[in-house]
Order: sequence, then C-alpha cells, then structure tokens
Amino acid sequence: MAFSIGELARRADVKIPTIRYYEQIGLMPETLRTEGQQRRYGQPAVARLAFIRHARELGFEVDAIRTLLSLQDKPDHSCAQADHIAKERLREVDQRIASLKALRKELKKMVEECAQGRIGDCRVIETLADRSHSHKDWKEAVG
Amino acid sequence: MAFSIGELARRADVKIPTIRYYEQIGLMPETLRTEGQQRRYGQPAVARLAFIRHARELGFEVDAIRTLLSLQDKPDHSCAQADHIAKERLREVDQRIASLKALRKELKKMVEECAQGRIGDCRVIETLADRSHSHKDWKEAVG
DNA sequence: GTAATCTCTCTAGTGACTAGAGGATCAAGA
DNA sequence: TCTTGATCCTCTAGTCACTAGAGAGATTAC
Repeated sequence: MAFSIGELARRADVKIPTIRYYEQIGLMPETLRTEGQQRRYGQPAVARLAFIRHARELGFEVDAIRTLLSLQDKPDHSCAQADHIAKERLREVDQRIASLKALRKELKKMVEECAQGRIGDCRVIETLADRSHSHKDWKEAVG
Repeated sequence: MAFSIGELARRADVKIPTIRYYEQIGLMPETLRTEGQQRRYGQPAVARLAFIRHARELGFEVDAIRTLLSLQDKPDHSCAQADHIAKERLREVDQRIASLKALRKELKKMVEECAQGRIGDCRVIETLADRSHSHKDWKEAVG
C-alpha cells in the first residue's frame, strides 16, 4: 500500500524533485518515512498531486492552488471563493490571448514585408529600430 | 550631448537597473564614464535601447536580440537570419495562442457549470480533482 | 559650502521548478 | 547473508529577465 516517491512520480506524471519541492512549499503534506528517511506515500497523495498538476496546467498560481486545496476539504463551505479564483484566471487568460494576438499581428507584418534581401532593407530590423512606438502592459504578453 | 543613466532611462522608458543589467549581459556596450565612474550616454544609446525594448515587447529572447543587434550593423548582409528568427517567434506565438485557447475553453466550462453552491458540488473543484485527464506540452501555455 | 538628488557596486529576491554532487538506503538475486 | 544496482536523501545552485535594497560615493543647484 505504501510506495516510494519514484512510484508516486510515475503515477502522477510529475518529476521527483517537483514533488519534494511541493512538500517544501507546503502544497503536499509531509509524509511517512521509512527508518532510512525515505518517503512513503498512499493513494491520497496521487489524487492531491493530480489536483495540483491539473491546476498548474490551467495556470493557477501556487497561492491560488493552496486556497483551492484547502477549500476542497470543506465540502459544505460556499464555493464562491473557488469560483472567484477561477473567474480571475479566466480573465487573465483572456487578456493574455488578446495581448498575444496584437503581438502576432505585428510579427506577421514584419515577416510578410521582409523581402528576403539585404539587412539594410529588412523590415524586421527596421521595425525593431522604429522608435515611434510604445506598447502599454506588454510584459504580460511576452512571458 | 552626454547624459546620465537616469536621463537615458527616461528617454528610452526603461528602468535604470535594467540598463545596467543590459550592459552586464552585453546587450548594451560599456560606455563612457565620468571621473567619478558615473556612466554617460549619447543618442545612439537611446536608439539601441529602444531596439532592445521593442524586441523584448515582441517576446524575442536575449540571445535572439543579441543576434538581431549584430545583424543590424551589417547592412549588406542577407537578412535571412533575421527573417528566420522572426518566423520562429511567430510560430511560438501562434502555438501559445492555441494553447491558451484550449485552456480558456476548459476554464470557461468550469466557471459556467459552477452553480455557486456548496464546495461539495462545485464544478471548479471537481474538474481540478478529475484525474482522467492529461495535457501534453502544457508548460508553454501557462507561463 | 552644503544640501538634495543621483549614481555606484554588490548581493539577494522573484516563480516554479530543474540539475547536480556526494552519500545513504532499499529490493532482489546468488 | 552478501552484493549489486537502482533508487533515494539533503543541500546548493542554476534557470530567465529582471527588480529591490544597502551602504557608500558623485554631481548639481543654490
């Protein structure tokens, strides 16, 4: 019934150091150890890790995941907070998509206008050098 | 004609430590110093910094920018490499947009199905806990 | 001359991991 | 029981592109 960190890593498809890292930052609880200090896990660890991974796949930050995990343990609590966190994330994703689309437009223009000739006439370089230009909030688009 | 790092920061709309950082990693060249070791810049520094910032806005990595900057100084060179770098970036952006759209779809479903009731019935929490699920290449979508 | 502002270097922190060193432990076969 | 090879342990440092802060020195305006 008790398996090693390597086995947990396989079952949840998460790398071993990541599991230790999650324990360190408190996303995964400290677990049983053998006499030789090796970690041993049970089925609930797999479920919790899968929850965390899925949340990370959706881009939730560790702090948000911490909250979501704690909510999970209170079935009778209102789910308003969980809903709020998810809506926030949706808003972020929408914004990110919009920023990336703007980026894409400019990149596409650059690439399409490039005549594949000399650097001196290259629209890619020219566009980058063009100073009459300023984005706001670009940092959220590039990451 | 020679101005300080603070003035350069204002003109190019880049923070002072960022300028020093760019010098450190070789994106900006070492520049004149006063007797007291303070940096002094001229107009070309503003142009170069603007080039870098614009490239960062478009999400080019520092290594790519290094290449683009070196190309800029060879007007008679073919622009194939610049074109290649830009096309690569466009591909990345396209992929990222696609990943984010998939994410968005799942988030939207979660949020819409949430009945705003008890955690025990919350689709947000349920969806996250659902283990019958695996994305490939999600890491490029969440960043 | 003096005060206010600016700048210097250096170190460390961000987020969410990932990689490696150097050594201990475990499970399985002989 | 012993050995071998795989796995595991902790700890430190690295990733990317910055950003923040300490403590000291330089410059500029008056």
